[in-house]
Amino acid sequence: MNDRPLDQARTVFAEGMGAASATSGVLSQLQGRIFGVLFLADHPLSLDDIAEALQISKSNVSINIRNLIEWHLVRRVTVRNSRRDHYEAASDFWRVMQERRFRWNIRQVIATCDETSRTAKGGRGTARERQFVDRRLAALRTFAAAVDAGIEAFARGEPIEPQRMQPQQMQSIRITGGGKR
Amino acid sequence: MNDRPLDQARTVFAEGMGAASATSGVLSQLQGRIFGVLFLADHPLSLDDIAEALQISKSNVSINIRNLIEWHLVRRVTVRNSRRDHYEAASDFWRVMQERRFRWNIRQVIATCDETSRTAKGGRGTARERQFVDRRLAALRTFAAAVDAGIEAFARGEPIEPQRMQPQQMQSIRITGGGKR
DNA sequence: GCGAACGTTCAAAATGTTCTAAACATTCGG
DNA sequence: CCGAATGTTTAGAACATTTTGAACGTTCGC
Repeated sequence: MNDRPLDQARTVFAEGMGAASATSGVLSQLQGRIFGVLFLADHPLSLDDIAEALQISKSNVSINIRNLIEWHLVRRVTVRNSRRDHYEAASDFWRVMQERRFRWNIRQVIATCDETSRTAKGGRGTARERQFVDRRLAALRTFAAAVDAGIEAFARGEPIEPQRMQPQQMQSIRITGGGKR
Repeated sequence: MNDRPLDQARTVFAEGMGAASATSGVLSQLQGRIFGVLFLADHPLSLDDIAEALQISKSNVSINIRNLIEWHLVRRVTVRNSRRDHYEAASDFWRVMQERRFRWNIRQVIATCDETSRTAKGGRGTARERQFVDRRLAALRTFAAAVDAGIEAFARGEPIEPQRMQPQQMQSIRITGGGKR
């Protein structure tokens, strides 16, 4: 034990994952670092182990590890002869990707398109105006649905047929860029 | 003009996009709302138009629209008979997806794996320890590279062959979950 | 060149997030 | 039951981000 290059590598990794996580929108920097520590640990670690490794308070680990568990990136495990909770990083990312939460953002976009369409119904604007809004909403919805389906298939390891995505359909609604005032 | 249901729909949409953006990691809530306003506008809007629509200061729009332009989600256009800059939302999301910046996060993970591997070289830990770290890093790197390639292919509308992803490879390095102390 | 119309930058206030130590709650061996 | 060991909550401090009006610089019609 006490291997400098290996420990140094673990630090590099934890910091790198922290940096990547900070801009991911899913994990905070600290959550990324916690994951980094766990991912390169060859046995489950306790809250105190993690706090020690990252030089932060135990309560901070307690709060932040929750989100990692919610995302199924970390799981709580029990260790013989220890009353402490221990944690280990998930390594089957394909399964993590299949989790509903992963696609929550995209579904939010789809839901917004649907709600907006419903709200727009009954508007007495010009037919042209109505049509424009309807087309835009439909286009965004189609795109988001394709991404959602793509992730689904990807996570399952299934092939993705591009013709279902219809990327060219978007072009027809490019706005004309007309005159204001 | 002045169509209640349509205007209401635009508000619903802007707020929805704001909510979705807030947790995206890519855009802030306000940036999402700005995009929402532009996406359902059938002509380019000026800074003041946007500020008015969202009831925020013009400087705030100026600062935040920059990020939307960087992501190619909004472009600046000129409008005849107006000295003001005007902006319109992009609607060809497939092209937006192909932009390098979209995959920046994933590349960061790959780079971290590589850097960590380099750092770990020369460690004098047990062969078992070394092997564990090497395998974990390789597994994460493979996954991230597959996602990156998948996005690339998806954005181009090309089919994605699942066998290149090898999801099952990850299983072999599931950690044993052994005893500590 | 002048002045009005713009977009951008700036400094400060408002707001939101993260972090910690201490208090609290819970579990378990005895 | 008791007390030690442990996870969780909390209140407030430290820190970061967002927002704004004002100041600034630039452009363009005249």
